[in-house]
Amino acid sequence: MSSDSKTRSFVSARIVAERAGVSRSAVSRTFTDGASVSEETRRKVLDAAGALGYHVNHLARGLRERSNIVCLVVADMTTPIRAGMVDVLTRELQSSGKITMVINTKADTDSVSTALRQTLNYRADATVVLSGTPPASLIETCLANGQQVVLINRDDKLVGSHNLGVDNSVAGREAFFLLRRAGCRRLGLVTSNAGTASLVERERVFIEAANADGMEVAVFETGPTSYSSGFEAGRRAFGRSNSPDGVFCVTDLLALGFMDAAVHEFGLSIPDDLCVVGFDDIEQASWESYRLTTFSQPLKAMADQVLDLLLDPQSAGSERILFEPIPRWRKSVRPGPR
Amino acid sequence: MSSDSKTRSFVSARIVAERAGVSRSAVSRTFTDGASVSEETRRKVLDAAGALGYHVNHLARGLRERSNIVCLVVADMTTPIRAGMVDVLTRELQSSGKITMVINTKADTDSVSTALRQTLNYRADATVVLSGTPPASLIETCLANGQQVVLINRDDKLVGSHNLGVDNSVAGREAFFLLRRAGCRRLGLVTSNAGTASLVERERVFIEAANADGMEVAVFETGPTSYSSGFEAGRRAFGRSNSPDGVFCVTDLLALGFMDAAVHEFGLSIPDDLCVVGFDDIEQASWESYRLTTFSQPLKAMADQVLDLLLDPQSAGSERILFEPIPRWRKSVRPGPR
DNA sequence: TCCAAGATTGCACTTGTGTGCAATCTGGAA
DNA sequence: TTCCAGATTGCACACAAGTGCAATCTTGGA
Repeated sequence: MSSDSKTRSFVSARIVAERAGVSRSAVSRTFTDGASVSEETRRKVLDAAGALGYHVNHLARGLRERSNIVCLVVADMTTPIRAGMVDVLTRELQSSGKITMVINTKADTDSVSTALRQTLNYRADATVVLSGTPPASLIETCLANGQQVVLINRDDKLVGSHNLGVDNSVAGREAFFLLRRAGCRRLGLVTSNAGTASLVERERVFIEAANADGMEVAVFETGPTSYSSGFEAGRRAFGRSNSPDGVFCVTDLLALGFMDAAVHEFGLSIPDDLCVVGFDDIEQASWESYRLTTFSQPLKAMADQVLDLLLDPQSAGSERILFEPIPRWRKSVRPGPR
Repeated sequence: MSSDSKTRSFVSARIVAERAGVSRSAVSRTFTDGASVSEETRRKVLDAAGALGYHVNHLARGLRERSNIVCLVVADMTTPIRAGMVDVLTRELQSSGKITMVINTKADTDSVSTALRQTLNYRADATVVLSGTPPASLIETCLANGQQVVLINRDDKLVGSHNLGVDNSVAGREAFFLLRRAGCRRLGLVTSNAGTASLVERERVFIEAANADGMEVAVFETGPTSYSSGFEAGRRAFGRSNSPDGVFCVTDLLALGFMDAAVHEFGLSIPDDLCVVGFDDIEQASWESYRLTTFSQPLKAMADQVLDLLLDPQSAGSERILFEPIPRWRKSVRPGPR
């Protein structure tokens, strides 16, 4: 409040000590739980600290002990599902006294590697990877440095790292059953060119389930995992003969694009002419224009699990922790044959 | 790669120096641009560093010079416009060698204050506030500590801080002109209970413009800034006589909810029965089910401006920097009277 | 009044880095 | 061979914190 200082630099414990007329240790102890300080010096220190606007330097504190920094490596943050993940994680981490550094990167290996090195530079206690797949050697380096590594929905079996993910096979199978029950005869699969392990698994299981039942699946892949790729897929699907009457889109964004093409370009009505199943349960899937039947990723539970792992440092990782996707019945799939 | 160390702790320059058989200074200089090291020691150091997986500790580096940390204080990160801002900012900051700490907070003053203190604890060079309004005294503390403060779209005139924002009055006025040109006779305004200065200004200017032209405006406020508030507003607007035929929604999310209520609950057709103008130009506004006429916030330009401010430390702030919102003509407003 | 136990305090070291300064090394010219 | 300039190196300090240890101060009881 008092304008006695135009310091233009962070005030340190030394400055506070000088002003309070005590030793620097006293200042340190005042801000350390359980340290021995008399009530009087404590008050003097707090007064001086308040007047000067002192805040303990967590960076310096992190030199001796853990830094309490957790890095989040993520690409494509505007995607609703990613934004949701970042949101949950940052909030949960914060409530456990950790702070989040976000590294917004591309999904390719080089960018992720650079990101992971940054993570080490900032002495993060842990790194959570939401996008891309880091090279095994770099993960090893992180582990050797005592850093924990958590991979979310990147199902490569990488030694040492914790691997969380949603059970894609359940969703793929369930999607097929839903469409079969709705009496769909010509199945389609809409996917992206991302080639992520989770997406590939959803594709595979869906197609296998259909084949096992004697049905073919037409695959539409038109670009990245986005609304417009879905839209383009819809154009192609209905711009030819033998168009599908039941599709599984490996992502909600793709599904919404696909639905819009079907409805607005070709005048189809959902679920009468076409049934659609998505995956992710982004907020937009519940909007009145879509009411998409989809699967929800239990983000909160996954974030909680991440925290459990981080707070238990000797947990060695390497096993894969699977979460059940939660089906969200809405209106884009008929309950039975038309 | 070699498994000689189960250190479980970050490797420091001292360890590298020992292994390379040089002084710790040599290691430091190897990783400092322009420092004097012979080619031979440089190689020895790099070899040792590589083998041990050494990474310079940016935290310790930040003890002496600037930390290169920028804090982003944000609430409601899942909102598309916020996710977009965070995305642009993190990317731009990164490309200038800064790292972003995200503090995910509520928008109330207490939470923002706590967030700002964290910012000081981590010795961030700068804080960018996207949500909520911090108390003036705390901003002063930040400035006294030599930290820069940038407020985005929180138009309170707070001394010392940099204030960026989009020109809300232009948008409010323009929205009215669009609706008048479309021949709308019963105007509506859909807003939230957030009470943010930007939202309030958009409301005010829109209503003033209408009044100046002799038109009344029915105001609908049903909750927070969200899709469902917009939907609820739509329910109320059309569940009574004298319902509006042209509305300005202060946010795209509100607009999309409002449109969905009008279309799916009341069978209205847009833009024939109802014209809608939004604000933000989130991705969903361009989706085929909406094609919403709205105003785009020049996020990239704003992020660039933030960077300019941060890279020029003696810029004193306090003036307000306004950005023109960019109109996005789409299909939710008729080009002329019906 | 004196003594001892317990509470406070400050010194000095630690963490990992960058850098000024002085000492040493190198290489080329006389 | 000698000398000097320039390149390289290492010491020691600074940065901002936490903490073990010993010294000091309180306090209470005999």
